[in-house]
Amino acid sequence: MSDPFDLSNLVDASPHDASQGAPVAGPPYLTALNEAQQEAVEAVDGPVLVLAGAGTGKTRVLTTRLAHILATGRARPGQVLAVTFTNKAAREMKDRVAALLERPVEGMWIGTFHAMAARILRRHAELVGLSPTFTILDTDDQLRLLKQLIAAENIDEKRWPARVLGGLIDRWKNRAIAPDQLPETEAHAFADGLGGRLYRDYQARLKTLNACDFGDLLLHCIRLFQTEPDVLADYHRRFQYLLVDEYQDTNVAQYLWLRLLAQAGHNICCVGDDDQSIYGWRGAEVGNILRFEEDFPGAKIVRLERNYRSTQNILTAASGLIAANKGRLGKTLWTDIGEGDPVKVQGVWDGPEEARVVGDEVEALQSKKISLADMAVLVRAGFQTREFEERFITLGVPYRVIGGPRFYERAEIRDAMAYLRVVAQPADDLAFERIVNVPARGIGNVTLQKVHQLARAEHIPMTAAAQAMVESDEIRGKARSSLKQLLDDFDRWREQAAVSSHTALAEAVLEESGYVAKWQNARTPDAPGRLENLAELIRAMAGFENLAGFLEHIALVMENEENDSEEKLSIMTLHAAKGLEFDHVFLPGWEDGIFPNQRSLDEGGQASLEEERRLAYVGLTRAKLRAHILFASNRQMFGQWQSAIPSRFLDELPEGALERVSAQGVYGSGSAYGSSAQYDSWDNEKISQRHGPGWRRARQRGMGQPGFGRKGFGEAGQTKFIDAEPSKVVIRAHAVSDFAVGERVFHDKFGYGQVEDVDGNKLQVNFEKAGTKKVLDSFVKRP
DNA sequence: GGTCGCTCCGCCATG
DNA sequence: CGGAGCGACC
Repeated sequence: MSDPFDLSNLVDASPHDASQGAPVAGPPYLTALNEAQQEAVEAVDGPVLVLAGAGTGKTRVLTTRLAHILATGRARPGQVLAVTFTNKAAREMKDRVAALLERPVEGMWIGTFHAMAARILRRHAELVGLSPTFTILDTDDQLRLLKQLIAAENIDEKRWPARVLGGLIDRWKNRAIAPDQLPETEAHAFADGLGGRLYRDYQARLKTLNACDFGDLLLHCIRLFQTEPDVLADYHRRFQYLLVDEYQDTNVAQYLWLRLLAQAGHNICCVGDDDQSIYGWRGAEVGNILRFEEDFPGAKIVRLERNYRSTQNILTAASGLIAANKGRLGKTLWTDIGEGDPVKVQGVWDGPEEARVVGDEVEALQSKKISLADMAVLVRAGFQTREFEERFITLGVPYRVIGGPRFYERAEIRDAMAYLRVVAQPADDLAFERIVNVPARGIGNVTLQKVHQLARAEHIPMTAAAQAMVESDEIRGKARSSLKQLLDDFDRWREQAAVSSHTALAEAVLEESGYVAKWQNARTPDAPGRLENLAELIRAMAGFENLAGFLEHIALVMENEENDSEEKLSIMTLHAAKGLEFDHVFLPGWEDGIFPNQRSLDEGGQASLEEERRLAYVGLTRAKLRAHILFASNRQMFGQWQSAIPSRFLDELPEGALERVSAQGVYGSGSAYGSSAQYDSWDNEKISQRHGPGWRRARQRGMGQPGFGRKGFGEAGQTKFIDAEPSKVVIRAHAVSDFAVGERVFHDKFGYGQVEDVDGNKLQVNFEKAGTKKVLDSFVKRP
C-alpha cells in the first residue's frame, strides 16, 4: 500500500506555488471558490481573520483551507487544530474535509473548545492536580454539589438558590477568574459576600472528587500552559495551524486558550461575523473579533460578502434591520440570486392562531411537493415550541425539535452513567450518591448522612467511608447488608472491567444492580421507552474503545441522534439555528418582551437589545427562499393571557422588502378590536388582497403605514415621518394616547380597570380582575 | 421508604 | 399551565 496519507492526487504538479500566487491552475478544489474565498484559503501563513457574512460560504472556506493545508503537505493531520462551538459544526467540518480529500481523516484535532481542552487535559491531568480519569460534571451534578455546599454554610437555599450561584461561577469561569482573583464586589453578589468562599469551597470539592465542570476544562488547560512551558512548547510544535470557527462567540477563557496556543507560529485563522454574535450572555466578547488586528499584528483580513443563500428581499430585510446596530465592522452582503418573494410579516390574534397559520402554510407548501426538510420554525425561546408541536401533531405533520432534552440528561441514562462512573472512578461521590439507593435498596437518608459525615471528616471518598462503616458496627440491619452488597458488587464490576469489554460490563452492571429490573417492573407508561434508551446507551458504547472514552463522549458530545430518515420539519431556537439554512423559514413570536426578550433587556440594556437584533438577523438570514415573520396580539404566559405589542424590530425592517399581512381588528384598526371583523377575516388571501397592496402603495407614496403595527396605533397618535432617516424614525414616541391617568377603561379580555400610567400609546392599567397590565390604548375603550 | 398531592416558581439562549 | 420539591400519609 502507498502512504496512507498520500494526497498527491489532489494537488497539481507544484503544490507550493499556490501560496506564491503563481498563475498555475490551482488544485481543483480551489477553482470552485470565488476570489475572496480563494484568498482566505490560500493565506495560510500568519494570522488571518475571515469576516464571513451569513451565507457567504464560511464553512466551505474553512474546510477547503484545511484540505488545502493538508493537500499541499504543509501539515499532517495531527498538526492541525480546528475548534468549533458545537458538536454539529465539528462533525460537519470532519465530514466535509473528508469529502474534499476523498478519504476519512484520522488524527486531526477537530472538535469543540471543550472537547479539545479535555483531550489535552487528560494527557497532563496530574500537572493540575487531577488524575487522568477525572469526571466531567454536567450542570445537574454541579447543582447538587453547590446545594450541599450552600447547606454546609447554613445559607438559606430558598433565598440564595444553587442555580444562581452556579450561574455566577459559570460567568466567572467564562472570564477566566479563579477564586483567589475574584474581586470583592463580585463575591458580594451572592449570600452577602459568601460567594467567593463558596466558589473556593466548590473548587476544593471538585478536586477531591477528581472532577471538572465545563469551565474548568478550559481554565485548567490555561493554567497548565502558563505554568508548564515545556508542555506548551510541545503543543506549539504540534499545532502548526489553528482554525477557529465562530470567533465572535469566544469568551475570555477561550480567547486566552487560543492566544497561548497561537503564540508561536501565528498560523491562526479565525472565521467569524460580528453581526452574528449572539452569545454575549454566556461571556462571549465581541471585542475579541473587533480587536483581532491588535492581537495579531500584521493580520490579513478577508471579507466574504457574496451571499449564496438568500434572495435579495431577504438580504435587504436583514441588512436593514442590522443597520440599526452600532459598533459593527460593517459588511455589505450582496447576491445575484434575484429579488425573490418579499418577507411576509403577519399579525395574528393569539398564539394558537399563529400555530394554525404556520401549520396551514406548511401544508400548502407540502402540497406543492416541497419537502418538510426544507422548512423550519425558529423561535426565540424553548417554551415557544409547544404550540407548534401541538398543532403539527394535530395536523399529522412530522417534526423534530432540535436541542430539546438531551439524551444524557434523561434520568435513566444519568443513572446508568452514574453506575459506570463509580466503577471507573470510586472517588466519584456525586455518582455514588445518585445511585446508592436506585433502585431502592433500603439505604435511606439517615444512612447516607452518616456516610457523608465520615467521608467529610476523614477526607475520603464516600465509597471508602461506606466500606469502613460496613466493616464497623455503625450501620445496622437492612441498610448495612444492602450497602455491603452494593460495595461488593462494585468490587466485582471493577474486576470484570479489567477483563471483559465495556459493553458487557455495562450490561452486567445494569442487570446485576437491579436497575433494569426496576424499569421492567415499573408500570408507568414511560418505562418501555426508558428501557429502550438503556439499550441505545449500550449500542452507542459499542462504538468506543473503552469505558473512559465513552464517558467522555457522553459528557461532551452525545446528542439526540435520530436514526430514522423520515423527512421532518425542524423546530428550534434561533440560537440553535445559527449556521443552518432552510428554503422556508417561519419566525413566530416577534413581540416586545418575547423578542426582544424582556429579561435580556432588563439585564443588559442597549447592548442586549443589539444582541437581540443580531439574533433577529441570524433568524432572517437562515432563509433561502422565503421568510415569514409572525406576531400575535395575545399571548399566554405562565398560563395567563397577556396582550402583546409587536416587536420593535418590525419597525426597523425596510418596507420595500416586505409584505405586511394582518387580520383586520388584530392590528391596524384601533376601533375594530372586539368587533366581529376579527372573526370573519382570517383568510390570508383575502386580507392580503384587501390590505397588503394598499399599504405598500401608501408606503411608496411616503405615507407611512396607516393601520399597521405600532406606527398606526391609536387614532389620536400623531404619526411623524423623517424622510432622511426612515430607519431611525421613532414613531412610538410621538403616538400619544388620549387616555388620561386615572381614567376608567374597559378591555375585552381583562375587564374594567383604571389607567395608572400613559407612555405614548401604551397604557398601564390596573384591572379589577386581572391586576396591573400594560396594554395598547387601542385595546381599551371608555365604558 | 414510596406515593400522593400540595405549593411554588418559571419562560432566554449552551457545552 | 407544568414540573420540581417537599411534607403528609400509607
